[in-house]
Amino acid sequence: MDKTIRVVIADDHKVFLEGLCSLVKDESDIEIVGKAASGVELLELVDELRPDVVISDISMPDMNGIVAAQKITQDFPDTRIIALSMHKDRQFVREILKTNAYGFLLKDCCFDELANAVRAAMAGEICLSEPLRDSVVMDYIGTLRNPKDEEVALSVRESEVLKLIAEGNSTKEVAEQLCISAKTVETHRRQIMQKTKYSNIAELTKYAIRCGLTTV
Amino acid sequence: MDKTIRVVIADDHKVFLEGLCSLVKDESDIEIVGKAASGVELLELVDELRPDVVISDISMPDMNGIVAAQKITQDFPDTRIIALSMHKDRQFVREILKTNAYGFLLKDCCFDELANAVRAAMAGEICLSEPLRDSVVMDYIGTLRNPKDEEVALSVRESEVLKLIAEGNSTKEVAEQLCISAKTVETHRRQIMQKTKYSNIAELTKYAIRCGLTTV
DNA sequence: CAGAGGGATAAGGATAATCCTTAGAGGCAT
DNA sequence: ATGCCTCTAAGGATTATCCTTATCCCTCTG
Repeated sequence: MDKTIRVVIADDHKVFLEGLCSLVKDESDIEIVGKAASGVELLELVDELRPDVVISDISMPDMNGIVAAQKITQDFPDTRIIALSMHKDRQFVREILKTNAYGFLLKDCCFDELANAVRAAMAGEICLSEPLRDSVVMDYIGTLRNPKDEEVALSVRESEVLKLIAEGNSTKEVAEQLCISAKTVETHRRQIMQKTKYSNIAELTKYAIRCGLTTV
Repeated sequence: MDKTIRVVIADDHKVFLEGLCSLVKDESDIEIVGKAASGVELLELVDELRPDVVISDISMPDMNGIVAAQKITQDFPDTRIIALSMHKDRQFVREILKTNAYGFLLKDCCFDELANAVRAAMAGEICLSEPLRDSVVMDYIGTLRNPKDEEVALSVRESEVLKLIAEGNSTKEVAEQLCISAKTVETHRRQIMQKTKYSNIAELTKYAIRCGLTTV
């Protein structure tokens, strides 16, 4: 064997981290060199340890996992990221893949899948959970057939508005907090609804949760 | 040592189950005798294996963990349940404790806490995560000071309405699906909002997710 | 460098949902 | 039997949403 793969893992559930460490102990070629319980902690650890691979949960308290992934691929291009998520929202998968992540696994995957994804990342391969592969294929076919509505990424402002809406604020309250007119917030909301294809607050709220903009 | 504590664990995330098993292997007095990935599977396993303790996630695909806990404590009173959840909603904690569970831990607890909760359950003690203890105390003090609004449990009909609302249906659509007037649905919604103290759809949706009425 | 395109801002008017009050019918318990 | 609670429902006042249109500013491109 050449050398072990040095991995940092991040998840806000301690017992999950401990369990993962315990499982990795049986893998001779993989070594956990650091554990983080939040996005900020993860960035500090990556800076300090420069691991080969990061396995990171997407929804963590202080920082959206997508943002953390973007920062890591930008500042530490040698560290390869594997994202873990509970959700398989199509537009969400797309956002992760844009960040140059080397894998996106669902949390109901088994440990073998995860270990193989780590090895695949080191070999330069991108690894997705089975259900996500379907989702990506469907998404791709969708953009081939309707090239018009391929651009669904929310702007920064729209994300701010969505976050506040999903936290239970009314249009008027959002307007006050952002110091803009309620009419403008309405326009943003409509734009968000058009892009996401979700036309009510309940589904928008769930979408925001999946994106890590807010928590349950 | 007398004998090992026989435990069945349930969670819809495979890698979490595997990790927990791996951790338990180091505990000489605890033994995992079964693993379930859904509420239905859990009930079958409990019937077959009659474990001493069940460690179960609350939000699983096919069956709300609260319902599963109720069925188990009713049909198999010798099996003691420890509930695991990501959320610490006050009213939600109350519902769990009503089911005679022997513990309620947050998923960000560490493994030692969990192992100790299993031993405590065998000793007849009820074990709660630290933040939940605060929540329970606050809830109790609240009921002492405002004995009027202690009853916040939703009726069956209200739960149905909340579920449909949280799935993105409008008042009119809920009315059609339940074959009642939109005005009645409005009344139910208002009643739900009064009981839960959540006065908008976003927060109601999150509450419904925490209660397992719908998924993200 | 000028025009195109997209994002952020906003208003007006028509439509639809929500809020608040009130209320009857039926079940269940003391 | 007389409360009490749940489910049901309506009327009228208030408020939010939907749809269209439009301006300003920045950036990208020919």
